[in-house]
Amino acid sequence: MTLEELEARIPRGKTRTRFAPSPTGYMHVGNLRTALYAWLIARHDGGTFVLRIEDTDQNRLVEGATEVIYRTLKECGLDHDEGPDIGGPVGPYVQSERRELYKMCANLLLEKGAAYRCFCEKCASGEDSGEFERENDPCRDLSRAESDARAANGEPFVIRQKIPREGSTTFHDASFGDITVENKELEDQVLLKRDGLPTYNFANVADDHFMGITHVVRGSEYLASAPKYNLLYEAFGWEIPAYVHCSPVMRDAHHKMSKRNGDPSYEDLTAQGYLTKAILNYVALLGWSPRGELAEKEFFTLPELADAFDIAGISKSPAIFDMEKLTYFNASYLRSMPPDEFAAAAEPYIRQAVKNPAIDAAAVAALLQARCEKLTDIPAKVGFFDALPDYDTALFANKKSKTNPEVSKAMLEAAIPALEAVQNWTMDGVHEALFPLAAALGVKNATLLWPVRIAASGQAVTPGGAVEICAILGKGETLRRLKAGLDKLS
RNA sequence: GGCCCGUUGGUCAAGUGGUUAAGACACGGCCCUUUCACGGCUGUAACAUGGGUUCGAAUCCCGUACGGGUCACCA
Repeated sequence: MTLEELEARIPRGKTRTRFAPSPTGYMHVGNLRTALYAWLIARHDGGTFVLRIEDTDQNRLVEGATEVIYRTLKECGLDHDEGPDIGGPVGPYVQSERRELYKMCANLLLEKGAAYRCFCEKCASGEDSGEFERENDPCRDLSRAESDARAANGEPFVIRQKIPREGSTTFHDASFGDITVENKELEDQVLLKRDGLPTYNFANVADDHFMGITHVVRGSEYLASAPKYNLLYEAFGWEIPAYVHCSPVMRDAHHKMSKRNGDPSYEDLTAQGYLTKAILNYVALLGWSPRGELAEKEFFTLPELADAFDIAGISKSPAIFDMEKLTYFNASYLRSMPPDEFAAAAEPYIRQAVKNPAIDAAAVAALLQARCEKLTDIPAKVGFFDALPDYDTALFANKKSKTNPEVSKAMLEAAIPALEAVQNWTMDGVHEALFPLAAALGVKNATLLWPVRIAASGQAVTPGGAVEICAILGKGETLRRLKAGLDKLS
């Protein structure tokens, strides 16, 4: 297909954004946020969201990496309208399948005199041992005839962008504004590598153009190379898309979140018990905030975000990822779930610690909903339902409840027969047995309930109070535990 | 080091020349209460810095400091 034909396929008139990850097998938080913002811009405008895989580095291919990308986007609800898996009008959507395009584009630039072949030896990494020098690359001014001849001769080469030595270039970014640099600061960057594959910078320009991308959302690490893009677009005579650069998500004041530092990826976070909705909500607000009326709103569903999102609200400075605040969002989402939905989500975690089928997981879940920040907090909180832990009688002493081992002994002696008399062993039934008893004994509720809860749970801190715990434990087990407590105190 | 960008409480942030400088997390206190939570109320805490411009600067300009990014045939 010729460039003209490819040009004709470009959809026009609608907002089109893309997420263009390289398949490294690791979706870090910054990446997820970039994908989210790109998706939001498209959805806000009723536009199209494209997924493109950037796999031009043959040395960094990771098996199964694209699966991580698909799975993450899917779980997050960031659905794409075009992509490698579903096709679309401007495919293919994998860069390694688009070599011909890049080659044609590079040749076009060669013809226009905006690029040149460079036959210099490859630089060793680190030390600049190659022949190429920015200021006077001998290849830059090679005659077309000589360049063609050497290429025809089979001499290996890369294609470099021929950047003007004079003047300056102004680049516009939707959140950073105008950025002007002197052309002499810009290097004749490689466009096409020796292996015939494009560099990131070149592939991006070509793909974004031929895929009709209107808003390019990417990390600010690419900001410095952006002016070169303008020169490329100008040389091609293409329209320049809107650029939206996002500052990095930091792990602390000095370091970006990264796999190397062991910072959590999206998958790590979900494995740690964080809800996808909470992650998205938090990440959306990390580097963007709603304006005007919505400035104080902090809980957003995806559709609400799409509705509210505007590029002007994107922050220019880096943001530190705060696990505590994520945890806050997670806890809030957990609490706002319908009880049955929470129970369903919590049950596997409850069953990790509670094997006894007589314990009603839904009832336990009800106690847990307001008491856990992450689902993974659950197992450690509910083990006592399964087996009474060893505990010290010192737990029976509690100043505020006015109890000590002696008082507790008396309370248990009174509570046991009262509970034995309960016919209808429910929360209400237990409550009706205990509260009037406290009144009859002339003690405050806590004085009676504290020892009951300690004996029933063996722990100073429990999810739920004495009534709830006894109700869930069942009559037989409750009485067994209270009697054991009484024995301890005798 | 050159170039580019940024800088409001510990953290995320609102703010676009005139505000008692929002709000949220975290932290402290109080209330509620059968432990712990939830919930409610409340408190501590910020415009990096020096010069301008202006009747008036967190907001505009310049310098300084600090931080980030970039300077690959990686993305």
